[in-house]
Order: sequence, then structure tokens, then C-alpha cells
Amino acid sequence: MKIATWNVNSIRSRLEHVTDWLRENPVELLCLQETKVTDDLFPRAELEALGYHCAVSGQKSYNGVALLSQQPLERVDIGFGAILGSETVGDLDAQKRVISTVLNGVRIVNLYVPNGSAIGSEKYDYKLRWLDLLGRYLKTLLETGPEVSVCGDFNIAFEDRDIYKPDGDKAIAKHIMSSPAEREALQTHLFDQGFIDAFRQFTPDKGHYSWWDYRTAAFRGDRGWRIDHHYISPALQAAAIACTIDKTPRGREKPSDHTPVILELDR
Amino acid sequence: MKIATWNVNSIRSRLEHVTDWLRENPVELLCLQETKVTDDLFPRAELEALGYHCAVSGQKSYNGVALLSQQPLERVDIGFGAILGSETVGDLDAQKRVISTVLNGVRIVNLYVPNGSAIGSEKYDYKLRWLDLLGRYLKTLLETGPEVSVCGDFNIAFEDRDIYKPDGDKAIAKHIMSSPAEREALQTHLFDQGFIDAFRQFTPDKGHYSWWDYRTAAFRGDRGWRIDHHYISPALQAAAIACTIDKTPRGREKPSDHTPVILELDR
DNA sequence: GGCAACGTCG
DNA sequence: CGACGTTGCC
Repeated sequence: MKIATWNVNSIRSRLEHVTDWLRENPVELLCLQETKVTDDLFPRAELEALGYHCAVSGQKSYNGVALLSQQPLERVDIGFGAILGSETVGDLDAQKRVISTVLNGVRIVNLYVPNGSAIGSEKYDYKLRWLDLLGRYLKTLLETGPEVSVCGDFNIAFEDRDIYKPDGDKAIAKHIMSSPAEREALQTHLFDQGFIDAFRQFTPDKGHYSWWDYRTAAFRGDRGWRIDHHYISPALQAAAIACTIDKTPRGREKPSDHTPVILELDR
Repeated sequence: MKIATWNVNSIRSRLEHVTDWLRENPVELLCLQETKVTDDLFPRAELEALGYHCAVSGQKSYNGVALLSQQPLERVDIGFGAILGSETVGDLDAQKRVISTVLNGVRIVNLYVPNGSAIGSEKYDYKLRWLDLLGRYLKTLLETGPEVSVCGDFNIAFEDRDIYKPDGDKAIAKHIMSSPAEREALQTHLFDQGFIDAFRQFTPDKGHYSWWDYRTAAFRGDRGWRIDHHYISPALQAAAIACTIDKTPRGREKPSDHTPVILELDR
């Protein structure tokens, strides 16, 4: 099956891009982030017309995640609380950033990791706390079944090769999305639990990005970042067939600043 | 020469519609209303690239008029004040609604008449006061030369045949743009000075409109109003060759709610 | 109620 | 640059 992740930066503004893309790329599951819409206003009908079932967790203006699935989804778990219990979650489910399901025996998680704004800011602390809880969330999921696939907009470029800037640029460590603490959080909460970055199983070189800033004509100059990821648990590693980035939607008129990343699994 | 009038409802939002239309309809003069932009932000370069000289009188967000001319414009008169003197004008030039020039010996006036909001409102009174001053303005122009062509968005449908509603509908008299006082103002300040409605020289029947409300799918149902006009002075009457409405721009994506009206003069 | 302005945020 | 909320016009 093919699973795609795409931060659409408003599903209502991007509906035609999404439907066009799904017609060209009929993936089994599309994981959306930044839908920016309450559940009652989600453009369900248009996506159902394409044969997709929608599971949504949205809010007004900000954040919001959704799953578009060709198969009806038997279970949908919204927020960290659905797995960890609401007591442990505190305020970290207030923003709609987590939705999960099980498809073909694989636990699938769709995430919109907080951006963090600037190093040292309150939002940065929130991001690191959120990633802490993500670690516990994934640990719990791994205990319920070994095959776990986690995708989404992580707002973190783990290595310098994931950023257009020249390697070793000092600014990288001071930049949101590439600071040491953010990368350590990925190390601790994903890699140390055995997850691997599916894209890097197939493509070691630099120059592959999933996000380009709207400002400064970043896309035209290919000044991008690879911050949208698929992480897969050890039990799924052998099942990974391909992981690719489709740049074409980023080149359209009025695009999202992100573009889809597709994982193919032998499941 | 051909003179067109078009309320574009923001020249910046409608720039592509205007340039496309001018390529298809290379009129000698295009009179725009509701440009909604200050003069420094008017998209002059794109229109000059098409061979048009721009004379603009705009303001932020609201109103704004402009002349796009194939010929360089030797004189441009902005506001009532340019003709009447600022003393007589009071507050009626504060909004940018009047721009005038002379082309091929014809005095041409481009107007954006106040809408008036609702009968009896403060804006309604302003509209009627504005039309009073328009009468004096046109009287003065006629004294300087007999050939005067006045076009623009008048926000008045002079007769019931200019409205999609069934003739005699009582609501017409209570509706802004078709109230008795507005029609009387046209009578007094235009017709009584000898101006005639160029469109009605050629087309007596109903069912011809220049504006369709964005709401209630008015265009789809052809529930329109003819409120964009060309009025010509007696000396020009014999020079009028044709006056037509081009509905096509109203049918495009993201259109203005108005569509161009074209006057052809043997001048 | 549709559209486009502005200001704010990333 | 392009989301969104808000405001104002029609």
C-alpha cells in the first residue's frame, strides 16, 4: 500500500490540488496536516466523491489533521489521549495535531509537530514537551503491535543534508527546525526506539526537500528543507519498497508550501 | 473611437481580466471604476505594456477611477473641483469618483456614482447631493464645449426595463438604484440638459444588464441591472455608432460583478 | 451573503 | 507569500 503525507496549509484553499493529486496518485491513505478547518466544515463530500473516506480532527484557523482512506477506517484514534489517557496528556491535545488508525495490520500515525517559532521561545518549549509525549505515545503503540508507521510534518530537519544550506553553516544550529535540541528529540523519541527514516533507506544524497518557504522565492531557487517524514518501526523495515517526494504540487499556482511524500509498503 | 466603461471591483484583483479583455477589445479608451488602490500601487506597468497610458485617481480600499488610453492624454481633470473650483465642491471630492479628459475633441467624463446603500440613509443623501453637483459639473463642461460623453457606474437603473424584475414590481421604487428620487436626479441633471442614454438609441428592449449581484447566483439566472451607462450630449448624438454590453467577462472565474459597456463614436 | 480590502502571523 | 479573521461595501 501507498501512504502519503502532505501539509496542505488549508484543505479548503487546497481542495482542487488535493483532488487533482489523488486522481493522479490514488494512494491508499493520504495523511493531511494543517487542514485549518473545523470538522463540520471539512470538504468531506468532494473527497468522498473521489472514493476516499475521511477521518478528521480539526480546529478553526490553525493546525488540524485528517486521514483520507480508500478503505473504510475501522478505528480512528484522535490525539495522544486516545492511546495514553487524557490524564497524562495535559494541554498537549488542545491543538489538533495527532490522528491514528490501523490499516492492513499496520498502526499508522499522522502528526503535525509544532513549529516552535524560535529557539528558546514558549512555543519552542511546547514543541519539545510535545515531542517528549510523542515518545511515550509511540512506545505505547509499539507495545500494542510491532508494525508502526509514523508520518507527518515534523518541522525538523534531522541532518544538514536535509537543508539547502551548505553543510556546517553555523546558522543551522540556531535555526528553528534544525537546532540540536530538536534533533536530539527525534533521536531519543524516534530513532532510539528503533524507528528509521524511510526516505533515507533509499536516498542518501542531499538536495531532496519537502518544504520551501513562501517568502524569498525559495522554491524557484530550490532552497528547501526536508521536514515531512515517514518513520517506520523495525518490524516494517523490510516491508518498505520506496519513499519518494513529489515536487509537482509545489510548482502549481497558489500551492501549499509543502509537497507530498509517499511511502510504499509491502502490506 | 471606442470608449468602454467597466467597474472592475479592484484593478489589482482583476488585472488579468482587464489585460485579456483589452487584447480582445483594443478600445481607444477604457474608463475604470472601483480600482480600490492608491495611485502608487496602481498596476501601471502591466497596462503600459499593452500600449495604454494610465491616468488614475485612486484611494485605499474604496472607490477610485482611472482612464486607460491608447493616445497619450494631454489633459486630465480629477474631481469635480478641477472644473468647478474646490470652494463649490465641499466634501464631494473626498472620495475618488471623477476623472475626465479630452480625446479627439470630445470631453470625456468617467464617473463612479455613490451607491447610496439604502433609501433614506446618510449615504443615500450623499448620493443625491453628489448627483446635484454632477449636474452643475456637466453644465459647466457643456459651456466649454458641446461634445461631452459621460460614462461610468451610475448605480441607477433609470427605467424598469433596465431591471430583471417584472415591470411594475412595487419593490422597485423602494430599492436602492431604482428609487424615484434617484431616477429624478438622472432626469434633472442628465436628460434635462440634453444628454441621452446611448445604449437606448440602439436597443429598446429589456433583458440587457451590466451588473449582477455576486449573491444568489444572480448572473446564472440573468437577474441583472443596467446601471453602467454612456450618456452623450446633443452635439454627439449623430456621432453615436453603437453601444453594446460585453457579458463575457462576467462569466469568468472570480469576475467583477460588473461587465464592460462599449460606446462607438464617429470621432 | 460574496468579495476584497487590511492587519497579523509564520 | 499566503493562510485567516475582521470589516465594509454592495
